[in-house]
Amino acid sequence: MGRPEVCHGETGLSTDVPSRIEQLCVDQGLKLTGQRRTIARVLSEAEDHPDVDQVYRRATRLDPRISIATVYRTVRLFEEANILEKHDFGDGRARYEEVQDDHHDHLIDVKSGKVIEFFNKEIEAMKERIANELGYELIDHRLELFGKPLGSSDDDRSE
Amino acid sequence: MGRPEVCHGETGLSTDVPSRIEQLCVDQGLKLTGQRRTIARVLSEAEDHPDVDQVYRRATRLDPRISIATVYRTVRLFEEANILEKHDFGDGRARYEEVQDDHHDHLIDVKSGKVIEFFNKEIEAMKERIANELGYELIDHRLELFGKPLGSSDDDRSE
DNA sequence: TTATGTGCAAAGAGTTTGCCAGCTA
DNA sequence: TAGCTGGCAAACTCTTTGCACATAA
Repeated sequence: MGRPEVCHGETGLSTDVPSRIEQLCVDQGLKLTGQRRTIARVLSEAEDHPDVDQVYRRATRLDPRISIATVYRTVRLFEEANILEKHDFGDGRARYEEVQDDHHDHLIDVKSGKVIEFFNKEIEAMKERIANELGYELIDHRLELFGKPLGSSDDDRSE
Repeated sequence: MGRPEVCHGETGLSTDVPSRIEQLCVDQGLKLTGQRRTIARVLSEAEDHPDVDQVYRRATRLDPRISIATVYRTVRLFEEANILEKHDFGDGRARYEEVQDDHHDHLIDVKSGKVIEFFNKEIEAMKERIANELGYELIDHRLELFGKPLGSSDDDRSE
């Protein structure tokens, strides 16, 4: 597994094993440039739903020669290759997440901006059923809940 | 849509009876300028979910002296006054709809762009329950289904 | 080597805002 | 009349793109 590779320094990201997204790129025959590799890793290791600017900042930390335009282009490429999922949580910018096998919806904590993923079998079935009843084949769907923590009284911006 | 009513010139919009939104403005003590009146009527009589540009075009048809900036300002004012609801159907611009007593969700026909409103009691209850189970008080939510008409066998190249 | 990718800066789309004239209450 | 409102254009944010150079395969 351990192919020799150039490490870019004190990053905290692994550099010796291809990230899952890198592997997907290879599988799909995408040219793997240094920039794409870096962006792929940032995204593969992200536990949140970063926007382009966050991806850009994390990526330039690993390789300062990456431009924001490349991040936009790469993120779109990955989205079209079905590697990334694009979200819009209502704050005016796109947020990205690695496509997972399991579908899930999101609850956005309006106090902190934190995004919580959840899955509910019944609600999924209901989406399908409603679409069908209206005469449609469901091809995509999104459910977003916006909530504030139970028992929180004041405002408090944490991120 | 087409109830018999006095019309102002070649517009098709009634001008003698205050629109529902106009009434709401009065109720909330908003200053009713000519522009706001016109925009209110356009929105009150809209059966779709127009974006700012559509509102602007419809409004200038009634009064050419309205500027796009005023439409943006008015639409935001109405939104803050809880008269309008802002939607984002994923096409990159905000769309507006008069706030109704009944909440509803949307199904977007990806072939035609048509937006269908629906309401499902169970799914509403479930949203609330899920938020609570995650420790949140639900303060907003949106559910959007994207579908193509059943039986439309054409290629799914609609957007 | 050659098709593709990248950086940079400029361009675009949608939306907001500063300033002063104009209009509503 | 007093103060909020609206027109205009400039500014802003997010995103895309043209062009010349760099690079993966």
